Amino acid sequence: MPVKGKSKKEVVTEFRTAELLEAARRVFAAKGFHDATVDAIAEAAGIAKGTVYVYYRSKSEIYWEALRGGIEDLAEQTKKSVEAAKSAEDKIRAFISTQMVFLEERRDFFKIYFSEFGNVLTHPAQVSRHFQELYLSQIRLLESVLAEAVKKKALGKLRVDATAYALADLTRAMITQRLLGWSKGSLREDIDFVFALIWKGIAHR
Amino acid sequence: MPVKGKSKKEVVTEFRTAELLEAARRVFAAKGFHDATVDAIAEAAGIAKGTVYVYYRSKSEIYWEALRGGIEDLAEQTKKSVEAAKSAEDKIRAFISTQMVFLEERRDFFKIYFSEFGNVLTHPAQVSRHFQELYLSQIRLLESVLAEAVKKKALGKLRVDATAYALADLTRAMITQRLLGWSKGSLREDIDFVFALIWKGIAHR
Amino acid sequence: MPVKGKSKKEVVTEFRTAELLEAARRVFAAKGFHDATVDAIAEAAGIAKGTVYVYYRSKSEIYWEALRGGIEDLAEQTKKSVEAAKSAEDKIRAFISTQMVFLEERRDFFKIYFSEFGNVLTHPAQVSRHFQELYLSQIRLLESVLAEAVKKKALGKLRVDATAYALADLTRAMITQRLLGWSKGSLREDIDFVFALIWKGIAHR
Amino acid sequence: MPVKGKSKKEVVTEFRTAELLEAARRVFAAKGFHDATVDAIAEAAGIAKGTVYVYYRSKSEIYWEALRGGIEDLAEQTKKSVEAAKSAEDKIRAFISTQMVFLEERRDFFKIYFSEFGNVLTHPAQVSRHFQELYLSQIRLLESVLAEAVKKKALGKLRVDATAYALADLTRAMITQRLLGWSKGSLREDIDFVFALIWKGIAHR
DNA sequence: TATGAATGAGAATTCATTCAT
DNA sequence: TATGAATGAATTCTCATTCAT
Repeated sequence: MPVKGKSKKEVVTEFRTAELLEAARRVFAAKGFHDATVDAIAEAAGIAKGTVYVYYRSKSEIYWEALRGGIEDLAEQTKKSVEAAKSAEDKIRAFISTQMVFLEERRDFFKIYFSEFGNVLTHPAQVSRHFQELYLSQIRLLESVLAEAVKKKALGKLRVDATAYALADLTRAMITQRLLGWSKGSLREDIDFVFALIWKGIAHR
Repeated sequence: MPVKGKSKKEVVTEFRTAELLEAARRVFAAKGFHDATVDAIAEAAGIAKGTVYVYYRSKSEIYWEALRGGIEDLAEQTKKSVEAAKSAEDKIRAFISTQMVFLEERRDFFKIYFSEFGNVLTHPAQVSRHFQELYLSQIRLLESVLAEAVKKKALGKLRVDATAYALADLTRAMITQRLLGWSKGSLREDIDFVFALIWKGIAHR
Repeated sequence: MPVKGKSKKEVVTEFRTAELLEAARRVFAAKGFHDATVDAIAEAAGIAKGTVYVYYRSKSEIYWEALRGGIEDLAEQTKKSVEAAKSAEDKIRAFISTQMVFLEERRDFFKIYFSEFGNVLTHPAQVSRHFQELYLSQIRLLESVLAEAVKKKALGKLRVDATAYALADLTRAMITQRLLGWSKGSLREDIDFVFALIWKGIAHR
Repeated sequence: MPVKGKSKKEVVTEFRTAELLEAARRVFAAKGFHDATVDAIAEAAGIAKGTVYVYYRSKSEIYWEALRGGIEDLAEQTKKSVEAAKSAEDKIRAFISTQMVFLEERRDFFKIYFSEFGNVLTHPAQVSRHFQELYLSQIRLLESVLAEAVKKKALGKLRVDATAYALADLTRAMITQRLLGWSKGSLREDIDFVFALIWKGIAHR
């Protein structure tokens, strides 16, 4: 009888859902939301279709959970490494490199994450609501870094919000190019490229 | 009796397809490819469902035509204004502003265009094949501008390919932010912002 | 103004319908009733789809006319040559050989004719009503030949009706085998084969 | 716990498919392939439309299975009784009577079977491929009987192939006449009629 | 008469979700 | 909890027929 922590049932549930979510990511990444069938996800997870509904209410819910889990991990790691860095320069570099390294390793998640951006304009409701919030929290992290730097005169006056978006977008775009095999640089070079472009782009003078 | 140009029939057909495509853009922009039904497109175009199939063989074909027409217009206008500009600086500014103005005016098209980027990683085949080619032709246009500038020492040495992607991505990202109402700047300010970021980012020193 | 015979209009109509029917036979023979589209028939006849409906009320009507015309020709020729023959033996041989020669030359018609037999059991209504009557008139012709021969003691007592069916069926079956390339005999040999089988099968002793 | 044989699931599946196939035969027999809807088949089987697709991939597959099952049963019974008979005469009689009795009892199957012959000329591909093979195996059975009889001088020289076709065709034609109510004879008389016609038709002298 | 664009009824098929075991 | 058979709503596409020109 567990004193604290999870009961056996909870542990099993957690294990099942983690496995299911990972399988779902594989399928969603390969097929996209619509072309991924619940059947395929169940098979990928090694369980029966009906079992999927024991853990999740709908296909959308699985999708969102698969997405959310990844985004939260990403946000957490990014936040941690950005906070660990001292200077604005280091914080920005930390943001870029943490995201690129993280997503390079979790390609299935990134494919879903990236494809969801495409839906932001067409499906502004549903899933995207939460998705936007999580995305915007990343933006706010960057904004605070930038605002702080401006305040400390480490950076000149600049549009904090637009710069934050630009930084996040460029980072994401670079990962995409890498996944598509369109980048000719190494991971290090690509990180440096994004950093240099932004840093020079916003530096004094 | 038309001496040159189109027969009456062709004019009607052209009119119908243009109207149909415009209606399709509205529906695809609002719903995305999968959630847009042929029924809804027909209704938006004010014709019967069966009539849609008189002009197009399948829903996919409509989608692709709606996309292609817009991309080609965009590419043409962009090319024209980039070529009309003299200096590298002006050419880059022309690229950014032409795209932003064009897409600001054709929001429905942009929504489809943008959402298609989301499929590049998950559906690398089908529609995306052509889509990628048209996209890459934009990139090549930028690359040649940049390469020329580097050759003429207007710009220092830089990763021409990565810079071209960055420029295209930042422009697109800025339009998205504007469409979402996330940008606080005017159109002019946003164009300037993107230009300045890139230009300073890649300038000598 | 034509005094007797057809007006110009009627001549044109007759020409058009004959051509249309021949085209229809080609298409129906190649595709079967359901898979033959009115579009394909019109195209084969070199006219527009709408024009088809100037001459016929429906696809079924075309089908039936294409069938009827052929059956009537067949019946007429068969009747003529059977009546021209003197003895029962010659009449039967005339029946077999006239049908085989006729159908060997009008394969498209035969394919439709033959396929319609397949519908006799499943679609006992519609087209088949008339079809059956025309078919049965062939049978009656044979029955009268056989009955006459029995009466004249040229043949012994036999089931006139069943024999007539058997004769018609065997003839038809032989043509089918020839069309499928399954027969190893010449046309002459095949005619002789059918005749011999039946004749010996029903002869005295 | 079933030691050997089928699991409960398999039994249910087998029962469902048998029921479904029987319902399909009823509908196909009444309407023909094209006019039979999956909806109608489902309703006849007392299940929902979607359930049909749990067991079969397509309407065509159901059709072919409904056909194949019957043909195989027919072929098996025919083969068994032909082989059980000693003399050529008895074997031929066994062929005729087995088929007539079998098909008299399974009218729905026979209607489909018979109508498929009509497609042999117009749709030589698809289903017909297999269909032809199964049909030809019947023919080969007869050919071997006839060839054997010729070898043993029980029959004079004759075209074995053409005779086999004739025998199969006459048998089938007689069943059709009976189903249409066109035959005036009893089942026994009709069997005798077909046998006598053929036997005398091919006998020595 | 001739045309062919427009129509819409109809059919096959898919798949998320439910539910009895 | 786990299963997978059953369901039926939803969707795409076809094509005979109509009708304005």
